[in-house]
Amino acid sequence: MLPSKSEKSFPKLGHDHNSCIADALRNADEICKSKGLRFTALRRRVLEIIWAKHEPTGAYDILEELSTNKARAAPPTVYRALDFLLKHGFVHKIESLNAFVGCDKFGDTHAGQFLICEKCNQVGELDDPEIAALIEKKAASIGFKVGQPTVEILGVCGDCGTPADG
Amino acid sequence: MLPSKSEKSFPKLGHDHNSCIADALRNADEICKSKGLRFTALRRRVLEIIWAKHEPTGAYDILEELSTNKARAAPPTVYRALDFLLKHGFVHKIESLNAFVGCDKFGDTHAGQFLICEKCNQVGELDDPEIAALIEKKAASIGFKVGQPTVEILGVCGDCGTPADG
DNA sequence: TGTCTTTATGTTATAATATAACTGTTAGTT
DNA sequence: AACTAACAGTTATATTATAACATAAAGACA
Repeated sequence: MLPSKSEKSFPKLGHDHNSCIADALRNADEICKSKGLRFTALRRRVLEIIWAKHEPTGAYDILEELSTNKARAAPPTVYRALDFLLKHGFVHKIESLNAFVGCDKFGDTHAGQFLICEKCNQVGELDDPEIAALIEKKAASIGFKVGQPTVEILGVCGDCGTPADG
Repeated sequence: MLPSKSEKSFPKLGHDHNSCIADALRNADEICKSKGLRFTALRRRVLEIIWAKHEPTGAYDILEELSTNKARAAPPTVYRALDFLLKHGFVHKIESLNAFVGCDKFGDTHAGQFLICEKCNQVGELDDPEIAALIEKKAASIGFKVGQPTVEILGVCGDCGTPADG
């Protein structure tokens, strides 16, 4: 279970806290409709659970949340829904936390850059093209072709103050 | 267990394949001596195992390798050695693979940028200051203070050819 | 040297994360 | 309705990681 310190207002970089859940679900609905993807009740519910908290959510936390409605769900139920959501760019996996966050760059299977506050656990998504371009350039200079970049920056958000290691 | 395709020559970006194991061990020896750290036989052996392969090694692979000498070792044995090696900058953890690689920027607890070839599994370390600076600048622009950046770029190295998704 | 203290390692058990393989169910198609 | 393909349920297990306590080895110092 991830530590949850909840409710602090880490700037969501464009996300409007009050409407982003609704936005995310509506957009996912639309995108799936336009692409002929099946946005089933389960997938929708998992996306909703991920968006409900504004910090990365572990698969087993999602599972637990799911299980309050339905009878006890099993891991594959969640992982399969996550596979779908990841594949179509509705969520990202934060590798360094083994947890998942909603993505508001709807339906675009990009690789974001994530700022993870080690105090409030909230995550902001940068998606800065300059960073991506520089990484690509530097990699190319030694013959490496970038596929899927994982950029996860642990640190301290503006609301939480100075960087800390304790 | 990580897939192992071994023996391809992904450029190691400054590592000389023939001497880097010896170099790494010797340097770790020296640094530990100068800092008063205890570079025990176990820690030395784990570092050696990690350097033996030029690709990220999972904790349980290390464990298995260890167990060929000593009687069956248990996970904490390896994880504690890894904690030490990570803490003092002798190895890095590749979060996206849950695996560990040796670091040749000896004794400096920096956060590198890793290029991971999805074909041969070899990892090159960039440690490019421009990338680090740009990330820091962009993060700062929204009030975020960078602590520990994790930059892991999945892609295809020069030796392995064009980017692939299969 | 012996004993004290600290640090490291061994050991057992279990937690947390993730997937394989097979079964049943539902939605879309004919 | 019968067929098909995609989805979800279920059981079992693999993989990664840590907690908690026992033992041993190393360094400090009377």
